[in-house]
Amino acid sequence: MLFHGGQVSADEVTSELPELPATSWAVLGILSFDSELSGYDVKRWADQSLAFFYWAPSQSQIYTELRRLERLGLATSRVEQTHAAKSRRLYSITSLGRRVIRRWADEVPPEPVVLKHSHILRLWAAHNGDLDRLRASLRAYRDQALRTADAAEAHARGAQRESAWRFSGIALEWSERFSRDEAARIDWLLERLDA
Amino acid sequence: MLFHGGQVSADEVTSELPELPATSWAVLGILSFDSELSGYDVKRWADQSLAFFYWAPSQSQIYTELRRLERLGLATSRVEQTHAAKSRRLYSITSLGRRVIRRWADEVPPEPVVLKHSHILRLWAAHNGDLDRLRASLRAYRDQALRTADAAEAHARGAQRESAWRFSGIALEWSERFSRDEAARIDWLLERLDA
DNA sequence: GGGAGCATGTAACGGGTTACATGATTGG
DNA sequence: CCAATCATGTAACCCGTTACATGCTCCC
Repeated sequence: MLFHGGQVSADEVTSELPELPATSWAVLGILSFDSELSGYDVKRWADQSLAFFYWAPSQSQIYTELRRLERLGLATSRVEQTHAAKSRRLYSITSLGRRVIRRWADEVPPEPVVLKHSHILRLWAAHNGDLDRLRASLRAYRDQALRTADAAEAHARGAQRESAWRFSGIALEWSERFSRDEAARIDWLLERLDA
Repeated sequence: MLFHGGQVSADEVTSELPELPATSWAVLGILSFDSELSGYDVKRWADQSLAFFYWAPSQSQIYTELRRLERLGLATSRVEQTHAAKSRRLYSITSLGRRVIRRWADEVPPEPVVLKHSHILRLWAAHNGDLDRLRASLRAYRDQALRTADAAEAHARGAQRESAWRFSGIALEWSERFSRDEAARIDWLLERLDA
């Protein structure tokens, strides 16, 4: 067994990385931005950054992943002790976790990009439905994409201030562009449908 | 029970649509392009069109969906009888299936678009890894996106010839654009990383 | 003869979701 | 005081995947 929570020899570290589902890496990634975080915090982070280019895991899943990471020794937790009950379990990445995420970043080839575009699915099958409704639906989607772009832009500005978030800021800039391109592509599509 | 494979009254048809997973609708959509198809055919179709903007369900899943559609009365099947054994089950959409997919197209709001961009996830967490490796990985992805664009373009040209595929052709044109935009966005990203 | 493609199916597994349940704290 | 937010956790469920198994047909 590789990750048993105790000391890990250099040999073990250089051998194999654990095979983890994408969500695990994403959550470990959030923890890698330093600072202790509760499951609740992780959820908020995910909704405000990950969600733009990856996806937002459900609340229950996040707690599951945090427990998994701790079991593997990639994270530790302590219970915050304030005055009363208000239990809040704070997780942080371990040094093993840091080594492992570094190897993940450098060595594990990225999985294929997943796109499930329900609007294009409907366009593709548009011979079954009403074209005007489709157009209206596409226009609504375009407007929504622009709002998403604005949200990403706002978050990107927030990240800009701290140089530690440099890359996460750039990822959010990318997300903004993605959404604007997406909106422009819908405009193109609407014109194309009239031709 | 709404869909029991027998006669369905007008009242039942106007009441509720069955709640089906996205894959069901996608497979029913493939069947809606007329013609009888085997599970194997459906899989090829999915790989060559759906995969560009949605995703390619696994072979086993497709057979499962076809059985489900038949159970619900949205499709029927017959076994093709050639000389010898070589059994091949051909599915086709029923008139109930046509009515139901029409209502799906017109009435069921599209689910949110799913994007799981593993490359941006890595960028976002790039403080954990080596920047040059990331750049190389991004360049490889950009080249791959351009190849995908070429493939979509080729399929789009194929669809153009049959006016029945008009919308599926446009969906493929959209896919081509998507991939070219994606490549351009990666180029922007590479420059942005140098700044 | 043998490999590639055609064709279908089962079984195990797990990742992730929804729904439910509970309770503390804070602010209007 | 009540609603919203903070905070965590369990249980049921199922979609979809991988792996495995089988056998035909066509063509070199």
